[in-house]
Amino acid sequence: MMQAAASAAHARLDPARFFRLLGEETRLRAAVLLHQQGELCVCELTEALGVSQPKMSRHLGHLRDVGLVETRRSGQWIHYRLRNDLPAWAHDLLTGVARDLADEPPFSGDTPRVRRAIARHRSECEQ
Amino acid sequence: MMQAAASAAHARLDPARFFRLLGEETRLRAAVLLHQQGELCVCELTEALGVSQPKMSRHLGHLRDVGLVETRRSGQWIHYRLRNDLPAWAHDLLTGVARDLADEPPFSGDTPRVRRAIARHRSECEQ
DNA sequence: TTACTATATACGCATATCCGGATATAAAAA
DNA sequence: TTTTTATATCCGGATATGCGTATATAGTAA
Repeated sequence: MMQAAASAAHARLDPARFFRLLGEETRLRAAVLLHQQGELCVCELTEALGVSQPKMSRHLGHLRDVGLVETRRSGQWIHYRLRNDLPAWAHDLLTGVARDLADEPPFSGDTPRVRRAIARHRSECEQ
Repeated sequence: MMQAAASAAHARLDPARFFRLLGEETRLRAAVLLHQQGELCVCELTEALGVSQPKMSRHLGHLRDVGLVETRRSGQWIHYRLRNDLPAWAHDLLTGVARDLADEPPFSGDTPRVRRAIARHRSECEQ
């Protein structure tokens, strides 16, 4: 366990595709939360956003296919985080997105929700 | 002539829709140019981006339907510009987008192209 | 009026995207 | 081993999106 994982990346990360990724609300909210929180497992995101598990997994898979996020397995959990080797424009845009949307619904409500999800998950799971 | 025009706005401007708008390259390049140049007519954008007239018009129509841009008719030309009453998050995001993409292709090449298109159009048309 | 220019829209079609539900995979626990 | 938990993926089907071509609309000029 604790293995870093690369991705297949079928689709290149150009600006238009980057914005198409952010053009679906579940992915957008997840991207903002990952920028805020650094690393989250699928179950924490699923609970914080109130979406079904297949839906969450599918959208995280899209983010990974385009190279926006990478994954790390730790036991039965898979942790997602933004890649730190993104192009400068993508890194800067993400920072702006997270800042400019932080106080807008539904993003403003996602932050406390993910904090509760993290607290509960990590206390129940001895990490 | 010189009449301000409002739009029907069938679709509300939420963050996900905003990013979906920017998720198509022609619209993204047009939005960046409008942010840079302030106001452009359809023929200037069409020439600068090298796309067909119906395609340019259709994509500008999408930007207008969602309320990102507004139009002003002046004779036979229709000038598009970003609305100045956008939500703060949309205004701030657009500023960041224009800044972070300015030096990336194809946006970096669009700037001189639109300048030439503006110069030619406005000299040929006595404005 | 007619002709010309600029812009918008309609049509038909191809492809992309999204969803819910079922199922597959993999690790952990019993 | 079996069971449970976490995550990923497959299957249909519905809807959205984008394109080229043709045409409509509106203003200008002759």
